[in-house]
Amino acid sequence: MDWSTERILVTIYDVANKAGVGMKTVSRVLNDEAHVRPAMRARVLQAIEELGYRPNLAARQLAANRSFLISFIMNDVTSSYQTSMLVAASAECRRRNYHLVVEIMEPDESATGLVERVMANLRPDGIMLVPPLSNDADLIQAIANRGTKLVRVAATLQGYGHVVPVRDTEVSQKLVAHLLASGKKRIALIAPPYAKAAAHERVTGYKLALAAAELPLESDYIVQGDFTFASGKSATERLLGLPQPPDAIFAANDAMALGAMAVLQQRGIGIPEDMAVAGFDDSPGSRTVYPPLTTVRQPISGMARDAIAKLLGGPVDQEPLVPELIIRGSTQVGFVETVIAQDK
Amino acid sequence: MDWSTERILVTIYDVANKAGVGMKTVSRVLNDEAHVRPAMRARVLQAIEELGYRPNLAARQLAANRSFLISFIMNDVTSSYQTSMLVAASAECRRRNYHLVVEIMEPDESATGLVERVMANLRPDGIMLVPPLSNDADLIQAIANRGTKLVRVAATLQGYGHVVPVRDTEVSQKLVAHLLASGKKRIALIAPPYAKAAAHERVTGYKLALAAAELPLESDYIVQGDFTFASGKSATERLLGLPQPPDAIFAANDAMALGAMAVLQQRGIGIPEDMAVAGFDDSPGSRTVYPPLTTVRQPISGMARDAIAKLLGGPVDQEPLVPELIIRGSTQVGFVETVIAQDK
DNA sequence: ATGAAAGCGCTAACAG
DNA sequence: CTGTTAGCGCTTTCAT
Repeated sequence: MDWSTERILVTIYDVANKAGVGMKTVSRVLNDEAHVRPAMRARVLQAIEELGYRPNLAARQLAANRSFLISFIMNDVTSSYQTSMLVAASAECRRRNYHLVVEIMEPDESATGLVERVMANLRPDGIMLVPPLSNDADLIQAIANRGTKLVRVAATLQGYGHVVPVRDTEVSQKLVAHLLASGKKRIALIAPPYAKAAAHERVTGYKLALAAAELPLESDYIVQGDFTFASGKSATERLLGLPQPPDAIFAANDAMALGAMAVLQQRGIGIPEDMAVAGFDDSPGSRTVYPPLTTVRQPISGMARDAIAKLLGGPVDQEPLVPELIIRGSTQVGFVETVIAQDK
Repeated sequence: MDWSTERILVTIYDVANKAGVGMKTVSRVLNDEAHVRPAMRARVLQAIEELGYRPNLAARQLAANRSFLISFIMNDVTSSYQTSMLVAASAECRRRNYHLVVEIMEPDESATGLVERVMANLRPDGIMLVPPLSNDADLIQAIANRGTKLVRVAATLQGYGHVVPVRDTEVSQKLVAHLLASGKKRIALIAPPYAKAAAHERVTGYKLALAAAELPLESDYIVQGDFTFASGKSATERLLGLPQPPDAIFAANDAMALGAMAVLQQRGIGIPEDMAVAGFDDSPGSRTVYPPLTTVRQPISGMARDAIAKLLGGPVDQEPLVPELIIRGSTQVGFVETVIAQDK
């Protein structure tokens, strides 16, 4: 059995012949270059259509010295944040006749090793990074050294590359205000690790909400997690061990919030009556847990669109992209899902 | 700012010069071809090393008329089954100096449209399909029409392409036997949709276990779902409405099992005392829900390795790959996680 | 076992 | 505005 792909049947040369023009004219049409008369353009397009011509990517890459590829580097394929971003970015690339190729950073892989591997092989025209990698100094440096175009989503770290910002402060503040409004008085925070600078707006929002309600900041109520389910569990154990435990927990991501819920359910503590729980990310798990988890949904598609636009050129959203607060049963008795869009 | 990638600095020509051999010899070394004397080979390798030479993929593609690319087509990036397979396959490709590129099938996209899109652009040397796409007749036909090499994981549908089989019957039987052994007497099944042929071994296992225990097959206890959380919920509502409800539920995947758990928790039915629940897939949600869900873990890496081996050549696992039963708290009081490997 | 020459299909640079 | 001419970096004949 011969598995080799057949040689391409129709080339740019055939198209040029059929249309009765030079090769370069066809090439110009293909690449949307200026200086082609409409009539000529139409003739070429028709020839392309009739012949069923499809450009050969490898040949274009070689001649133009561009790959028409964007590398999307991720380190956790189970992260719904990363995978949703991947899908959205992939759709956006397709729209521009580009291709998104996924690179997975192995747990023990070095930043330079990864960049070397990616650049040596596919030679992408650009690289897209999402949290936590978008704030990884080593990785950013390795990419900067190569001079490859870069876009970093939800990055707070200053440095090389374009940045697609997040605005988590307001929505976090709104979330904590919702907790207070529903009668909770002692709100704990399972904070992100110090290293995850991207998520610190969530801490800021928490503090602002307490300040606005003229409530003191209890340092015992702020426990640091590391974004894992397990860390959410242990943080909650610790909060429950306090002389005066909180009556609500705001976790900086959903995984930790789910950990909190598991501990509460194990101990028979009622959610949300005895303890309300809220997360951040609108992960699939937040919808399937019982009671469903109150959380925050990022404007994923918009962010991905902006990211690709910054890499490839083109208009970027003017309105700042804002996250939505999703209120569900883990903070509201007799819940009906409510989506609260943040003010622009 | 100039973002264009610089021209490659060192070519095969430079290597040949440095090693004092012809270009073809270098090429032969790179492609692991026969008929190269060890001494010559070493000389070439050293030159490559010293020069830091990296072959240009686009040039190789163009000249050899192969892409060194495998397309991995998925339709649901939130499916842990699909993403785990993706990671494993990606690692396996890397080992062989191939690249795995992810294609996402849009919900409204036609099979022929997708295949056209994928083949016209990247021209992969092979395509890898996982469930449910690995049993999609239209898609398989469209690929067959192109003659592109194909491997289908967990496929039951006969047809074009290599198949990496699953063996879910035995482990399903073992799972139901575990339910019976723990004292449950009325085991319900939330079955996969008829269309998902791949999952019907799970139904077979269920039936075999009941038969082995000389228990009758109650048709009321078999409710069909569609693999979604919502269908797990409605199936469970129905089971609870029965005059004599079951005391255990085996759902054909984790999403439906989570739906079952949500309904039970909402009604205050104890898990596992009043109702045991088991799923299938070992999804992230199965580990974070409370109580943790008893489920089945597929030998994902082995399957991915075999899939790529079937596409690219090379040894395939001789021992059949078998799934493992993971016993957790949703079926066992006072649980300690237990992994039971199926007999080979 | 190794080398020389001829492209792969396309675009860049230059003419016209 | 359009055509001509050279390659891009590699692999493939086909000699030797």
